[in-house]
Amino acid sequence: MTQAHISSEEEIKERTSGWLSRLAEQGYRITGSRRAVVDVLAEAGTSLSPAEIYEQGRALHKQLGLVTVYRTLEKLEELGLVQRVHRPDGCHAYIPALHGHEHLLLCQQCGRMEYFRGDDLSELSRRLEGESGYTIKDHWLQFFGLCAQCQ
Amino acid sequence: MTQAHISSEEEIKERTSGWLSRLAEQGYRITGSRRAVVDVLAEAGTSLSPAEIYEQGRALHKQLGLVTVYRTLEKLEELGLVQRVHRPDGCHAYIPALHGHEHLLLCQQCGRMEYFRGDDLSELSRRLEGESGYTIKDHWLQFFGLCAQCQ
DNA sequence: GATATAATTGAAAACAGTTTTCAATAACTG
DNA sequence: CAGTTATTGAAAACTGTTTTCAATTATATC
Ligand SMILES: [Mn+2]
Ligand SMILES: [Mn+2]
Ligand SMILES: [Zn+2]
Ligand SMILES: [Zn+2]
Repeated sequence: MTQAHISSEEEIKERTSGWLSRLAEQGYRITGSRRAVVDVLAEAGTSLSPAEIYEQGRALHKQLGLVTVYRTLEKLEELGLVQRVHRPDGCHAYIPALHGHEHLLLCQQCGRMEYFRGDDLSELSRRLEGESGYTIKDHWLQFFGLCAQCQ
Repeated sequence: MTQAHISSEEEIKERTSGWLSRLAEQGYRITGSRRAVVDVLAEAGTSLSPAEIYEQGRALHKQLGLVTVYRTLEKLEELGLVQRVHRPDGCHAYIPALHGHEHLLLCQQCGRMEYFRGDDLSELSRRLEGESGYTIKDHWLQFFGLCAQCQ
């Protein structure tokens, strides 16, 4: 059964502190700059490019440098806490990582983003394997449209 | 019904001359450089980055410049003859454009690429619309795996 | 709380992919 | 074939990303 989902305040708080403790656990120091990057991205309702994170992050920690944004994203990605997505416009952006088998639904207007689970492509996948001779390992699936506010 | 598909020699020839006449039709001149870019990409069995097209294109037309590769891709894309895809590694690449409702199946090992049609996501799409309040306009779907040769 | 140590920082420089500028060249028209 | 004008490649400029490095700061230890 499909299930679309937006993060609540509650979940965002937990996500933020979860990411920070995960960083600390790995021996990384918790600095104002890292906190800013984590805060911005953990509560993002849209995917954010490094430049966008930098811009928003400076509101929280004015001396934040773009270089540190990149470095922090790298670490968060290594720990599986965030992931890179491709935007239709071609630029790279980051989102809180999908858990297990989830996909994205994106608003073409405002960039708002929802996660969903419950897609079942196994039959299609099996048919394709038969016809093509490929062994299928993975798939990318993303839906685009207009969110309730934007229609 | 699903249908996977690799291009035959025949289709490649037609594609090449089709692209060239389409360019001519639009008033663009047919030059050695453009011919090289068209030849390389029209017969590609994998997606190709501008740098890769440049490299292969110089075998056909030695004075080809990378700038012209970009410029020719731009025109082919405007005419809907080629399209940009995102590679897992993050770099941009080009493929002969999908026609109508087609998607890609890509080999993770060698980059080989097949087109297929016949996916039906309408039910999933409808369920998502109901749950999320979005109006869904479009989807991206791509399968990854190992081709027959690479397993 | 003060101190020592090593990780982290931001600025500047370097780098990679892409686009713009420009004078020379070559494709099409008549 | 000659004239016109689009097209070319080289170099310069730009944008997104990574590396270098000396100064700063988080943490562990006292
Ligand atoms: Mn799926
Ligand atoms: Mn489809
Ligand atoms: Zn929206
Ligand atoms: Zn393969």
